[in-house]
Amino acid sequence: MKAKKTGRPADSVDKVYDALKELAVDYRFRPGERVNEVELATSLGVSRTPVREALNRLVRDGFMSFVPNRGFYARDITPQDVQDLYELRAAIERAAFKLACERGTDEEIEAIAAIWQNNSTSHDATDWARVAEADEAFHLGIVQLSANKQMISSLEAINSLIRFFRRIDLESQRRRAGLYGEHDGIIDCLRRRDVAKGCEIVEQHITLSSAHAIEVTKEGLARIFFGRPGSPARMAGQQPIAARRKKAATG
Amino acid sequence: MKAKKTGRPADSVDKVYDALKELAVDYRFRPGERVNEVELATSLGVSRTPVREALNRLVRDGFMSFVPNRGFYARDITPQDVQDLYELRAAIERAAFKLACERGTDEEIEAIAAIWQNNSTSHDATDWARVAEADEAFHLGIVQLSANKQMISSLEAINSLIRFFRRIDLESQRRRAGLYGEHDGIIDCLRRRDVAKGCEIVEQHITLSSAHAIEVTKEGLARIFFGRPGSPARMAGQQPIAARRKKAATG
DNA sequence: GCGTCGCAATGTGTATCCACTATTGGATTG
DNA sequence: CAATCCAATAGTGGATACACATTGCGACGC
Repeated sequence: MKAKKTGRPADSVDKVYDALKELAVDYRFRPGERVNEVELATSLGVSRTPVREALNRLVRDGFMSFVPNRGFYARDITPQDVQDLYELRAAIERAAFKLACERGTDEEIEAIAAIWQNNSTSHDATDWARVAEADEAFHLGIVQLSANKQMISSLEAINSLIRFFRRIDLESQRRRAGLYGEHDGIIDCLRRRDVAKGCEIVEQHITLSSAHAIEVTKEGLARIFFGRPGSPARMAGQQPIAARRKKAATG
Repeated sequence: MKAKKTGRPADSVDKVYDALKELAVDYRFRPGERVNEVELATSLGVSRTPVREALNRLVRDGFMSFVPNRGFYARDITPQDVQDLYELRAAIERAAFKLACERGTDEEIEAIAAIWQNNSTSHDATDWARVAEADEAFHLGIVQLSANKQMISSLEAINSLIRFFRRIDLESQRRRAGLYGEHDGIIDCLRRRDVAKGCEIVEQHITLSSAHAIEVTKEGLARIFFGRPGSPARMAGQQPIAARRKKAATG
C-alpha cells in the first residue's frame, strides 16, 4: 500500500504558504527585497502558480508587498512599524481582557494560569525563545477567553508579524524583570474580575515593549544582516534566500 | 488612439479583486454559498488564474473561506460575527482616539470636524447611505490622526466587512438619535485633548451598534434573500451571482 | 567622456491544458 | 421502496506556454 495517495498534493498552496510564512516571520527575506517567483518555485519543487497564490496571501498578512509588473517584495522593517504593531496589540488585548473578565469561566482562567506556570518554570529560564513562546501563548489564551473570533485572529496575525521582535524584546534585561510579575498581576485581576486594574496592567505591559521599538528594530536589523547569534531559528549561517541569485548567474 | 495600451491589462487581478470585493461587501454572494471560479472568470472576461488570486486575497480579507478541492465559499453571516467586528472596531478606535489626542494637530482636528459638518449637513439627512459614508469617513479620519498604520489598515478592513450592516444600523431610529450628538462630543473631547472622556464616548458610541447585532443581522438576511428595499447599491432586482448557475445548466 | 537610444535578457501576467477530486443522477439490489 | 454503488460530469489544482513589461548593458552620437 502506498501510504495514502501521492497522486495530487491538493494543498500545495498551503504548504508553500506555510514554508514562505516561516521564512518571512524570521526575516529570512531581506527587508524590501524583491522576491523571485521562479526561484522560489523551483526551490520548493512546485510551479509558479501556487507560489503566487501563497504570496498573495502573504501580502494580505502584511509579510509582502506587491507592485504590478514588478512582483512581490519582502516586508520592510522600521521602528515605526514595530511600534504600530505593539500599539495595535495593546488595543486588542486590553479590550479582550475586559471581555474575558465578563465571559471567561473560573476554570478557563485557572487553565491559563496553569499553562503559564508550566511553560515558564519547567524550562530553562534563559531559553528566551521558549519564554517568548510561553508569553505569546499566555496572551493569546486570555484573548481566547474573550470568545471574540475577530480579536483572536487579528492577534494571531499580529503575533506572527512581531514574533521576530518579541524574542529580541524578551531578551533584554529590562523586560525580563517585569514579565513574571506582570503576568501574575494580570491573572490576579482576571480571577477577581478587576476590569479597571487589569486593563491598566495589560496596556502598560504591552506599551512597555512598544517603547523599545527603536532598540529592538536596530538589534533585529543587525541579526538579519550580520547573522543571528541568539536565535533558535538560525540555520547554521545560511544566507538569506536571495543570495542564491548570484549562484544562478554564475552557473 | 487606444488611450495608452491595450496589450496587457497588467492588473487584471486588481480589477477582479475590486469587482469581487464590491460584490462581497454588499453580500451579493449568498452567505455560505460556493463560488464558481469558471463562471466568475467568464463573467469578468478573464481566465481562472487572476480570479483565483483575487479570491485568495478575499479569503485573507475575511470575505471568503476556502476548502481544498472544493473551492471558495462566500462568508457566512451570524449575529456573533457582526458583534465581534463591532467590538474589535471599538477596541481599535478607542486606542486610536487616545493616540489622536497626543499626536493630532489642532488643524487636523478642525479638518475632521469640518468634513463631518459638511457631509452630514449638506445632503438630505434621510439618505442613510450617505450618512453611513460620512460616519465611516469621520471615524476613519480620527484613526488616521493616530498615525498608526496598522490601526488604519485594520479599521479599513473592518469597515469593508461591516459596511453592509452599518447602513442598516444607521437607519434605525435609535441610532440616528445619538449619532450627531456623539460625534460632536468626540470632536469636543479631541479639541480639549480629553482622553478619558473621549475614550468613553467612542467606546460607548460603537458598543451601541454592537448591541444591535442580532436585529441588524436579521434585517440584513432579509435584504439579502428578499431584496433590499432601502439599499443604494441594489441592482434593479438583479439576482445574486449564483442564480445564474441554473441558466447555464438549462442552456 | 558622457548621455541616450535600443536591444537582449530576465521575470512577471495570464490563458490554457490536463490530472485528479467531488458531486450528482440513475441504475441496481436488498 | 429505500439505500447503495457506479458512472458521467462539473469543477478544482497545478504546470506550462507564451505575451508583455522592466531592466541592464552596450553601442552610438554628441
